[in-house]
Amino acid sequence: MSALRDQGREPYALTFDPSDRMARLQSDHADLPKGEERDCAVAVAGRVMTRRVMGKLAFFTLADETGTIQLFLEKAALGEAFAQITSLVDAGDLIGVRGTLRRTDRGELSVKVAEWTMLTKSLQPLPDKWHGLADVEKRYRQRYLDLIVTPQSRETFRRRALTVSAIRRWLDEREFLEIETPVLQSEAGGADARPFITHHNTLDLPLYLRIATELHLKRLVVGGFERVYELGRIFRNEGVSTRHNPEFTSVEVYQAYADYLGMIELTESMIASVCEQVCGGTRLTYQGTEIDLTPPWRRATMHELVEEATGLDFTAFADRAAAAEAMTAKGLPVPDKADSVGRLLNEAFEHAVEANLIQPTFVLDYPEEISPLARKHRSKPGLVERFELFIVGRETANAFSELIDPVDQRGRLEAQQARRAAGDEEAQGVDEDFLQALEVGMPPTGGLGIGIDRLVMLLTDSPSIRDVIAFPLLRPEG
RNA sequence: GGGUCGCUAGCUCAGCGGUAGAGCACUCGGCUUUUAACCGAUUGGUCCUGAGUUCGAAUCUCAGGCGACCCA
Repeated sequence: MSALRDQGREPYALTFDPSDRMARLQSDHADLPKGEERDCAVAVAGRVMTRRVMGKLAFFTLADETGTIQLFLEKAALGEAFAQITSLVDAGDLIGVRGTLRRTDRGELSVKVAEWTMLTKSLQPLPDKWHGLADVEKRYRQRYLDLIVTPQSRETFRRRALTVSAIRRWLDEREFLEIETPVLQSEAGGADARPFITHHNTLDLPLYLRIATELHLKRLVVGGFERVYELGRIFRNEGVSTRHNPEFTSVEVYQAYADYLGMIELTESMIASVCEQVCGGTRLTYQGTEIDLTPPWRRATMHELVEEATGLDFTAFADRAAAAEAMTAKGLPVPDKADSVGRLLNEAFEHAVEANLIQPTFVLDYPEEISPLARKHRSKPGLVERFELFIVGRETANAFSELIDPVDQRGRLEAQQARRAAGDEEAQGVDEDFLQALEVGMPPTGGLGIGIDRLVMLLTDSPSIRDVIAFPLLRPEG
């Protein structure tokens, strides 16, 4: 640093005006033959990744967001500046150079440098140039370093951005309006999950961070917005795993006059389109398994899938005891908290089916008691018009024909409240204002929620949700 | 919440009861076609923390911290 200043060079520049970015430069001059020069003036800026200095000649690799290009540095051409750049510039520094193009004898397109500027001096050494950052903890805690040295990581977050914008574009093109709803709520509803609690000082008011966008978006449908969505952050006060981060991103979509079957079409079409834009096709590989997202996807009811996997026909059980006995006989766990045939069906599904739904599968017709916001099935008593989409064994989307009957909805939420009073911390409470909105009259509506993080995991072949969240939640270091 | 594994130089790792090591990076010297450049030299440590066992602990034991994976 002081050596830099001694030589009249400022370690932190104000600006630099690059004429080109690396990827473009590489493709624009792909035709330049080995050993030849092209007399066009270029200026590039980036981070020095590697240095190869050999006396009177040196090669640096300079990286920008788009790619890399080699710098060709000759003492004969640079004079005094050659000694400066080779002694003052380390791997990790950001520099700008001007010069002309030359493809070296070994075929590497290079900028033959005429002058250079220090843009930012790095005070920390870069991680090992060959091994990169292998320690996953460091990759998460110091994501900036991970992004510098792990091209795969950069590609993941680029694809995440593409995914989010492709979803917005898809919905916007179909006249869905994105409307933002509160993150801070005095009643956290719309999902079965424990909320984060916070506090408003001047109002002296306890508040919860939202666990879903559902109830507010439905109020907007009551208000006359027939196609609405919100893509944003959700907070759930639960454990951390390869599939769960306490804050994550969802998109919820509501379409008036549609039902859950319509939402199947919408889901399939939107995800296939997004996949094409992000991955260039509807077939992809996830952790070594071929996944085909080409529509149409398999549709099967929860009952069918459970019967297929276990041989148990849950429509045949008269009461919980009968279902429990049959499950025990098959070696399936029967938890006490699953206090109805429907909840046991769900247990059997989670235990015996979920993990095996590798190719995209719409699971239809859920038990009413685990779906307090979904409309009763038009023809199957005890069930609701709901589907969840599973891909690679993971729940990726959840949709209903929305429950719009305020009397039915009140009964369902009161049942939830009773469970919460009995100790189920994930059960929902009664949102009186939401019920009042339903009394005003909500059109028949199809609703859909998609977990963006899990979708991005799929589209980026990432094994952990932390790989697709730039700064995942970690405990403070020790 | 339970189990398994990991934590040693800036990075990647070895060492597993007897003086704390290597490669890369850094610093210095040499080198005009390298691309993990090469050759030589120097430098660099709270071996995650604490307690215990021992003549002696990075190493063995216990407790704790942080993380990864699996299970619930």
